[in-house]
Formats: sequence, structure tokens, C-alpha cells
Amino acid sequence: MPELPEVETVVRGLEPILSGNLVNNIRFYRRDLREAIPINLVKKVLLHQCILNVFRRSKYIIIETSNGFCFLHLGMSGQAIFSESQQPKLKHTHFVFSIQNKQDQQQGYIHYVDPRRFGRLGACEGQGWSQHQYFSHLGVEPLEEKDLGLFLWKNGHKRKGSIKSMIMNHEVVVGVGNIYACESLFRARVSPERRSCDVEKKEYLAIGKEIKFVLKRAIQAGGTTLKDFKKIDGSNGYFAIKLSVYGKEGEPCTRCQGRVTCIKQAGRSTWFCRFCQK
DNA sequence: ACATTGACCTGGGAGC
DNA sequence: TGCTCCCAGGTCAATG
Repeated sequence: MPELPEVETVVRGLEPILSGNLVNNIRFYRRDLREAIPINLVKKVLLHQCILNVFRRSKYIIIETSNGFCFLHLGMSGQAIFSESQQPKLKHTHFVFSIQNKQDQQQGYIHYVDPRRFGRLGACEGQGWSQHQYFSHLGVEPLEEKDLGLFLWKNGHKRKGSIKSMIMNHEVVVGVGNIYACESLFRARVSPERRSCDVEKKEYLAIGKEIKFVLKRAIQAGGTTLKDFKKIDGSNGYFAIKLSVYGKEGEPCTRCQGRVTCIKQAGRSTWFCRFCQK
């Protein structure tokens, strides 16, 4: 399930395959993912255009051409897989981009596979990609915010909702999903049940620091490998990421004598240690 | 204005 | 073995 580090890993895999090259065909096997794909617009932006850049904003992969921008979100189960064959090999392959290498004219293919179809594919013409509805309401990039903790404190000290739902709120800060929210709160020793307005400034500073730490470490490791995540070449992310609390209900805390608890918050599971997260 | 909940979707695991 | 039920989670509309 891709969070920011996983998407960053996919972007870094796609960039050398796409940049400077040409999309000379797109084959769609489904017209809808989470919502209807604007097929004509995607074709208009991508087809027969040189790809200028591939980058990430939030959990979106953004492909830039001279006509505009194409946006791909992997949802929960999406994978972008490079293949030398156009023919879909996996069930739930929804579209295939044909890529022509400008240097040697070789063909390659990017297969988009997404069993749960929570992904999205969109596009816009022209330069104003950040005005697109996918992006206009998004908060800051955690790794680009110089003092993330201070920023979170400024945003959070009046909020009455839980600190966990605040750091997962992408209108505040993007890219922090359930795994990294649980892990960064554990490292910062702050209980996910605390109201944002009750969290002290110094704790916000710790939370900001730990969000950056877990995201950076996960990117270095190629994304956490969980159920569905595969890198662009189909390999798993490395197993270098040791999760401390996520999915560890009943297991001993790695830091104290407590055991990891699982609760429900806003319909989602939250794992934490009641003894050392205050 | 802010906070919470439910719908979307499928595969996989648990329980019977 | 085979069936049903439930859960995972990012996003956003609907509701409180």
C-alpha cells in the first residue's frame, strides 16, 4: 500500500525510463479506476510527446510533457511495472503505456496494475498543474518543510481532533498514511489519542522530526514492503525497514516493558504503546 | 469551520 | 473443501 516513500521509489524508477523518451501508444483495458479516466485528455497530453520530467507531489506521480501534465495515483493496490512486452501478464492490468527510447528506438512498456482500483489517472493541459483539483487543496510536503514540527504546532494547537488524524490530514501535510503516522508517533513518544490542542510545542517538534526521519529512512530503503508494494522492476522493496508498532498488536514494545495496543480511530486501526507514548 | 463516518474495491485470511 | 464474513486503506462526499 503505497505511501509517500513508496511513490517516491516508483518515481525514481520511472524517471530514467520515461524522461527524454516518447509515449507512442496507450492501450486502455478499463475506462474507470476510482473514477472515469479522461482518456482523450490523457492521450492529448502524452501521445507522441517527449517526456520532459517525472516527479512527485503528495502521492501523485506527475509526468510532464510539452503539452501538459499527466497524473497517476496508485491508490492502495496500484503498481507501475516496467515490461518488455505489451501483453498484460497480470489480472487487473488497466492500461499500458508504450515507451519508445529516443536513443536506440527500443520499445518498452509501463503496465498499470491495480486490483482494488483505488488509483487515479488524470491530466491537464498547459502549465497550471498545481491548480488541478487533485492538488489545489493539498498541504505541505513534509520533506520540504524546513521546520515541520513548528508548522504542525501552528496548525494544530487549536484543533480538537486527535493528533493522529491531524498528521494524516493531507490538507495539513501530505504523504503521511497509517503506517508512518503510527511509527512517527511511537518514535516521538506521543499517544495517537491525544487531542492536537493538548500536544505541547516541544512534542510537535519531535513529531515533525520523526515524520521526516521515518519517511527518509523508508525512501532510502526503497519503500516499506507490505502486502502490495512492488518496485518498478517487479521486485519487492528492501526489508530494511523495521516497523516498531504497525501491525504488532500484543507484541512487546521495543522500548519499554509494555505491549503494543491496537485501537480504532476514525474507522482505522492505530497501533501504539500505552506505556511509553503519553 | 471543523470533525467524523461511510463508500468505493478486491484479495486474502479467519472461522465455521 | 467451500462458504461467508471481515479487514486492509487513500480519498472525498456526506453527515454530525
